[in-house]
Amino acid sequence: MSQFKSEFFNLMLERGFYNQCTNEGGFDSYLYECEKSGKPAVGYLGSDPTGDSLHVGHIVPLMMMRWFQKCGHKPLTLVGGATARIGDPSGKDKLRPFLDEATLQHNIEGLKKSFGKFLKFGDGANDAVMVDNWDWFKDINYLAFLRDIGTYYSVNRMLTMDSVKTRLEREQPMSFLEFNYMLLQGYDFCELYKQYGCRAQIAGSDQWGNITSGTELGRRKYDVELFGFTSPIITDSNGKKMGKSEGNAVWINEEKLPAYDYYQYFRNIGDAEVGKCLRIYTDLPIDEIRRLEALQDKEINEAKKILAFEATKICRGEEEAAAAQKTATHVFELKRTGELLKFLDWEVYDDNKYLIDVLMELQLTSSRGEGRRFIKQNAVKINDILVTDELYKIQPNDLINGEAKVQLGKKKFGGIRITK
RNA sequence: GGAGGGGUGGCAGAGCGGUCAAAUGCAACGGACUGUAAAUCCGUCGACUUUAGUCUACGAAGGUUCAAAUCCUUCCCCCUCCA
Repeated sequence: MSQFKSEFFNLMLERGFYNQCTNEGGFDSYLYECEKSGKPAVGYLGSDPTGDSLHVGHIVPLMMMRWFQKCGHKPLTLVGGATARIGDPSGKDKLRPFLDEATLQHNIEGLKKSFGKFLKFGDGANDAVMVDNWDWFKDINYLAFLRDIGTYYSVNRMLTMDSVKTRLEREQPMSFLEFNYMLLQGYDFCELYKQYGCRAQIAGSDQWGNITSGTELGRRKYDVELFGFTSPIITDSNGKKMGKSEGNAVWINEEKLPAYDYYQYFRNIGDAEVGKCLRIYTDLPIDEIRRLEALQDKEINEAKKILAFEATKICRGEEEAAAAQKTATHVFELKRTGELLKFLDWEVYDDNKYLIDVLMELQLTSSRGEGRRFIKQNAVKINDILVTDELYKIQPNDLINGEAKVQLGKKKFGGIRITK
């Protein structure tokens, strides 16, 4: 009945992760043999430590790795310490300042944390392992690299690669460093093959060129078939990439984004995306997903709640997910202030406090002018009562039992609390 | 090294001495309608005070002018062609 032999391939197909593979039949058979014999296949996922956390846009390959591991295989997570050290010049007018050692270390720790949410690290046969390409690039000799690796690449062919071609067509600057990127990544792949027997690379479809660079190098230099497997780019119904909310990235690590906001991101997903997102961002069995995505109209909100809860659970843990859900219920269904929302703690009532300042202190607005604008636009409420006066000051009777709920727009809340 | 073109708000991209806090599009945000969705419509989108102003902004630093994103000088960076 199944189209593929290996569990991994079938899962990927069923859940919408499968976009392209360098050798579908070959990789499937290889994985099947591994699964049957109980000997884990090794695959890797790469990421440059340019930031200190991954975000929702990175989840797709992370989830692929998660399933890869669940199928009994061994994931390697590669951080590009080497490339980050020289600074990635992509798409910018100015060369970015090189990352210093401390930032780099901080970023690598952050990525490790992000990876850890999705994969199990350790010493077991199929536990994930973190590797850094700095380890093999730091001592490399330029001439040796040119001779050993450079001979296998044809510039004619490199110029036809999508990543290069589009850049040239758009007349965007492209440094020699970037041009070399695919060689570095190809080398990574082969190095992981040599060190760990890694034969698979899993990534987003934008990495296709870099992946084939590795598989071709493997074939030419080591006479081994390496496999590349990519996911489609996940977009919402408007064709925009996923991962941004209110102009900010939706971060994986908790110090960058509260669990409640993470939850809300998934809660607010479009109707058309529910099924797709359930498949990609949760571990729920496919039958359950089929049932949920069949829900219509208002009922689809139940599916969204489950999506948000399950997605948050993977990334932030069950407790945080439950708390976020509870807060959401309080705020939206019971119309009460949730426990997790930000409070301004006052020792005593201040009779000379402008609402626009309160909004700023709650970090709901970034300037007093913005606060005024919001009030003018009927966006601000105190305890569900609309405020129309731009220069409104907090009144004593706003504080019910020592608490006042401040609302901006439909979804942003904060509170004032008298502590004494 | 030579010749030409260019660097403008989150992005794209007009403006080329005053009427420019800078057109337009996208993104974002608020309101209406809803289901904490989508679509649609209306509005907002530098800061401070207020509706009249003030300050800081058009790669960087100087200069010309009553007045500069717009002209001049130097510097930095990018693109194209030539060497």
